[in-house]
Amino acid sequence: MTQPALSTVDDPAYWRELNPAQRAAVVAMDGAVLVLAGAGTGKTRVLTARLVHLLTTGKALPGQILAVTFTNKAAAEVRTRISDMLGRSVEGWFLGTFHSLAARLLRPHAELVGLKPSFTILDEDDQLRLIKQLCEAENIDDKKSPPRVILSVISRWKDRGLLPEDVRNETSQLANGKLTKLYAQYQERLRSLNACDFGDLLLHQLTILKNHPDVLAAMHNRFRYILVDEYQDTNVAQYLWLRLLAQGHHNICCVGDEDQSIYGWRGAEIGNILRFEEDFPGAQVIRLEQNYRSTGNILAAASHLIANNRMRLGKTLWTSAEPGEKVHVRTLWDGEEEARWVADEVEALQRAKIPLNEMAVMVRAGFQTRQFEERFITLGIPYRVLVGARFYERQEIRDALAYLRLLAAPGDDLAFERIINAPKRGIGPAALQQLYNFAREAQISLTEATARLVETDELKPKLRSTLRSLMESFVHWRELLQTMSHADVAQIVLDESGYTGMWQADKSPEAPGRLDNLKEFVSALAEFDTLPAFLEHVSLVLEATERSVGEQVSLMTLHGAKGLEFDIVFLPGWEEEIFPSRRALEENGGQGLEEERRLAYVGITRSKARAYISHVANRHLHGSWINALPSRFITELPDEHIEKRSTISSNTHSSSNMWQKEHIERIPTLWQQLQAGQRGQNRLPTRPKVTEIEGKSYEIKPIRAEGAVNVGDRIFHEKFGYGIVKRIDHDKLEINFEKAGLKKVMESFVKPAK
DNA sequence: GGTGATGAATTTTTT
DNA sequence: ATTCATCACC
Repeated sequence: MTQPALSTVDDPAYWRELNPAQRAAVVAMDGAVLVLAGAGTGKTRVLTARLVHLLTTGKALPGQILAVTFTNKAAAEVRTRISDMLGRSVEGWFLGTFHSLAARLLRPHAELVGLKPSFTILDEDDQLRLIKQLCEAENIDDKKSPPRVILSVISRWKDRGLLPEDVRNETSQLANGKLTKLYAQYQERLRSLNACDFGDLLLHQLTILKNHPDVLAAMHNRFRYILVDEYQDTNVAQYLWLRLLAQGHHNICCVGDEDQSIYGWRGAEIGNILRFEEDFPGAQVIRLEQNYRSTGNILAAASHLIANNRMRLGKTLWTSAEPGEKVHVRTLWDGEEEARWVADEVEALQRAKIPLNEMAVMVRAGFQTRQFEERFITLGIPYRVLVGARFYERQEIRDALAYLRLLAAPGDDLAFERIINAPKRGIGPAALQQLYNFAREAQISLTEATARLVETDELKPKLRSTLRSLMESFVHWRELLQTMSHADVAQIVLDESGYTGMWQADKSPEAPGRLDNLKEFVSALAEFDTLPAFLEHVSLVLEATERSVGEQVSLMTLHGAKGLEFDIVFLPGWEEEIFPSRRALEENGGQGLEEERRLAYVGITRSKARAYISHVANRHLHGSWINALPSRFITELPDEHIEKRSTISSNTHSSSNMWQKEHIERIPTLWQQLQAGQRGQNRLPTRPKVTEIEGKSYEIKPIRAEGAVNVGDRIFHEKFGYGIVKRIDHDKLEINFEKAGLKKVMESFVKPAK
């Protein structure tokens, strides 16, 4: 690759720090380019350098660039890194997620697909409610055809860019063979609600670009350079969209790694990346193969594992780092022992001055985090769970959102349904049905229908007065909107509607957290100029603000781990049926297995210095014990790069202790190598205060003095809820929880019940 | 319409 | 084991 003049002229920083392959990926600006970026090969660095290069060489103005990512987090990262590099922020370009860009480009042309530019974007709850209604109307047995399944079939169709007329020949027995009809009805309902689901955002784009050459031409005119991140995760609709857009200037650069394609079950089409050279003839393929993250043994183990996959383009990752430790493979008796072992290792590593933030436990499925959480709680090891329910998906946030949606758009029937009986107002399915019937008859919204009905005497008196006052409240709140900030109005709505009160009265352990979330919701609202702007932001963007609270071990699913890295990674639960997951195999056979293997690959490649893989002989699953076999992925790991240990064989005690000891003593050395000038002083991590457990802060007025907890006290624990203190042993309390039963927990994790 | 009992399901989840 | 949804009953 010849170097561009630029590099020799002023040798910018973004160029200097690139290796030859990365440079090649940066300068290959014209035509189609596929950058195969293996794990830890500096993908983001290349991506941002490419964009900076485009801008600084004057190849493109910001407005001529379309840069697409999958997550808001990725988009935000690119945005900040580029402003850091340029020393200013870039305005007017199209950098964002597929969905936010599609929405942004769709609004001005919404009429072309029968929508108003103010269309709303539905969440999954809303979608499901719609499907349920349609199923009911069609007398479809929701036992044989669960709405969830129907929705997922429709969503997969949309992922593949298929409209109702494209699936007319579908022969599924689901929904009495009425699936296609249901899909068409669903789309009709969305249109009448002036709404889109996520899939529609792209589907409508496709419809418009295919049928309106003028719009397509305008897009071509606008976007000279297209850059796509995580290409292996694109679905067919996204691929078709990109292909249409790229027909203009043919400058499309896709960055991805087929070995990290782990969202097939969600419609991602690994074929897109595998087929790139056929789809874009004459495409350049550039491989980034130098790994800067992991030590040799870890990288080798991962590479050997993934080599078992057939659906791949193939890369040969290498590193100039030392071989480092072998991957630790551990056999344990059962899940409890596994959790104890992981937690003990964590403590040992912590004593060896390794920050908890550099350790992560990655599991196949969410429920597997529980046993680790319990163990961490018992030992007082601070931890956080990544990717719990995302912020905007939480019940209280959706409810609050529905209030605001109804406030902004009285015709939002889905929002109406959601909040009409939250808090409980005595308006159940029957009453709702009555409103619904009336609305249908008159072809009006539920809000409108309710407003009219309360003027008649068709409703039961009690119902009538309830509804009347609620409708009046809404009118009143809408008036407030004229004079007050929307954040203040939101607070008033939540309070006056009784919604806040509902959670204040709730005694369940989650209630305080929900109230916190509501507070956060209102303050997030304050950052937006208009209510509609906020609503769009929420449906497409809003995520839990990640508050890193001091030193914590991270617990997450393997899916949630993508893109992250840690010095130390624990990969427990490598057992057949669990990982690879039985369902993945049942439902998707060989392809499912390969995706599971990619997941394993993602897991191992997250670790920089040390990886632990474990499996147990006996797994307590769904209430019964099963004899678990080691995952086939363990047998696929090359012997020369792993170190196997088992506690099941004889003299377990001495051998396991010795093993731990010799390794613990080696860590500081390894650690110091790793640290070499990067991080500041090592300091002992401090335990979190009661006020900041799990990223949530509590306004505990007086934190009780040490030893203030007495046997018999009623306390509150973030995880287990309320309970009575039974025994005190130094800083460990034995508590009989109302819901969770008898547990031992650290004193610092509880606070007195109010 | 709210409550408690019964029964089935039970991965992953960037927007 | 636990959760979640539905059904029967108050």
